[in-house]
Amino acid sequence: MDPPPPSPFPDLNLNLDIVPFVKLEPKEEPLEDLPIATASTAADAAECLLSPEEHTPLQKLSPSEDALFAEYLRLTRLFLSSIESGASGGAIVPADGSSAAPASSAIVATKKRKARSSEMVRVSSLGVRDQIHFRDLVRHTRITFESLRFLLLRNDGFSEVFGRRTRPDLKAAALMTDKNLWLNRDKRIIGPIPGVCIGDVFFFRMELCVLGLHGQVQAGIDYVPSTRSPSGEPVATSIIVSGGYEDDDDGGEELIYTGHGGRDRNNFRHSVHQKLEGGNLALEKSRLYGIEIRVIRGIKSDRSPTNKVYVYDGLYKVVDSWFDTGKSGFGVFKYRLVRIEGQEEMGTGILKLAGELKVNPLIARPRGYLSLDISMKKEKFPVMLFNDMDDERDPVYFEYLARPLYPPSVFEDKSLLAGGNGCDCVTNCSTDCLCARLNGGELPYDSNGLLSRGKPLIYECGTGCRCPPSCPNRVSQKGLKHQLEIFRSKETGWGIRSLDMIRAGSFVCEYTGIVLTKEQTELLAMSGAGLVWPNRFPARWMEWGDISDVFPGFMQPSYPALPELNFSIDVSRTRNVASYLSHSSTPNVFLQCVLFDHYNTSYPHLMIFAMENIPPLRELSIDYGIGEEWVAKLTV
DNA sequence: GAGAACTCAACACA
DNA sequence: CTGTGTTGAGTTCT
Repeated sequence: MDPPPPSPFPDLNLNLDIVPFVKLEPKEEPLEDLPIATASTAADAAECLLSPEEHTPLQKLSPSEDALFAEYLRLTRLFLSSIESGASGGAIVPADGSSAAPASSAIVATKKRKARSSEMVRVSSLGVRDQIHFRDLVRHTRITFESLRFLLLRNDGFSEVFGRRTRPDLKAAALMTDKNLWLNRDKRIIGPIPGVCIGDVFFFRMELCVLGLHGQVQAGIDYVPSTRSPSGEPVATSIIVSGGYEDDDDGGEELIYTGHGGRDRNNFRHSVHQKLEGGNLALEKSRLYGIEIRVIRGIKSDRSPTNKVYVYDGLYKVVDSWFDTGKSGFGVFKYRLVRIEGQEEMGTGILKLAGELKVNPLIARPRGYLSLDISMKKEKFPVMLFNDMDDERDPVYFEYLARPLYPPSVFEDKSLLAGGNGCDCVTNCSTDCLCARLNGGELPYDSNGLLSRGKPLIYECGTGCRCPPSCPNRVSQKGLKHQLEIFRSKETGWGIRSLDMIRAGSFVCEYTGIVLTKEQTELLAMSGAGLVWPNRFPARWMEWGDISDVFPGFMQPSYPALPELNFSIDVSRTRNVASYLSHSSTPNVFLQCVLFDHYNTSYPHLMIFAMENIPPLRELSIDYGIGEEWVAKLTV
């Protein structure tokens, strides 16, 4: 047997090199210390919340946008002799229709497959650089799987090839097998899978197979069979606890697991005695040698396409096993598993806490909430402010801005709007409407409002369109879909996280602030104000929907074209939740440019979308494009 | 190579 | 029209 690993649990989790982007200081000295929340009961906690008056920003913005920009223009005039206010870049050209969908002839599956290897390994003590590498690899693989699934689910061309009643998840996995894109097939990993964090969430059994987290399509116990184990004895590697067996008993840190077998097909009840073979024997051997087992729990979730979510809960050890008579009267094998100490908090525990926080935050966490909505009802969901570390509270000192403030000139050039109006669809838009054509002949979102794939620019139906607000091509313009929370953390200063699970491809929030023209930017950059430059964000949208690993001919969309962005956003005076996003080079959200209210391509809305399934209470992070030397400096 | 395996999504129905 | 139950096609692994 392998010796126990020196350090099976990496210290870092979540986003691996997460660092703060900019430390945004309030304009003036903070108000004298308000009581920091130290309550132990919900009633006390309510006392610690800041009153509406205390939310009042130190620097109130003038109520009128015009007045605000008059101020900026006045400043600008002092320095510049002439002002070119945001002239447009490029008119809208009609769709060329040449979308990069792969030819159906390319998807002839070959039947040659590489079997799983029998080499057993443990991966321990990865360096930070390796962790980043594997996290990236896992994310890339998941995006490929999910993007393929998307295509197979909705694209008619694919349906014709595969028949109507296909299983997109299985097909996606099969296509990836052919290209040898499954992870960890060349070895059988005992213990943690590099790049998979405790608390990660998955929606498909097949996804677990593709990542090597659990290799069985249906069976709950995955193991290295005796014929392939060096010692000649089977060894269990992972189990899925989904409450499928009537004799299961799951208490979280400790659980009673029922062996597999003994049931009729598609029948809940046991009908024959279980045998000590296969996974059952493997669990027994794992107990004997004290080998750790990955535990994945399947629980209900209405944010999942299958109403079910698989959560990786970390490593457990089998401490006890016995043969018992089950509730049906037939013999079953029972295993008591106990969670190994020193690991990150259980993913299912976090899911439960997040659910309680949504219902009553002050009871679930009596200490630390400063505000239950810093947006003061400007957002569809309250944006809570949480700090249980120190007495910082700057987010309440800024006027909350749910929408970006554009210079009036952005709206001036009406000719930019193709045809003068939007689409004429009376009901929901389809692929032949004007707005779909603007997007290259396809609607950018699916029926659940998930972004199909990243593009340089996306045209949502807007003010000039006749379609109803329920049109599937109106997504990011409708505002938040998840309950977000700004929180204080040791690593990143302020950060944001969600109380809801965020599905990959979901809209998260917009990046707002005062939008400055190129000239205004040059002027204000000198003053060191908190400016955000959209053109510095790396084009991470390219990763979302990328299936070039499977279809080498797949081209990144280059349409609709986006000109170079010369504007900046001033977040030093007013801002929204997005300005608290942390930086990471293994981010979980990305920037996607969107147009809907004006069609000035030089000033798109900066929309944030999720690029992986983000569990509740995990910090959101984006790639701001700051160089490695910056990262090094900030992490010191 | 057969058969087991704690699925998934379309369809039907309330 | 939304939720829930039923059914059969569809994989990998041993």
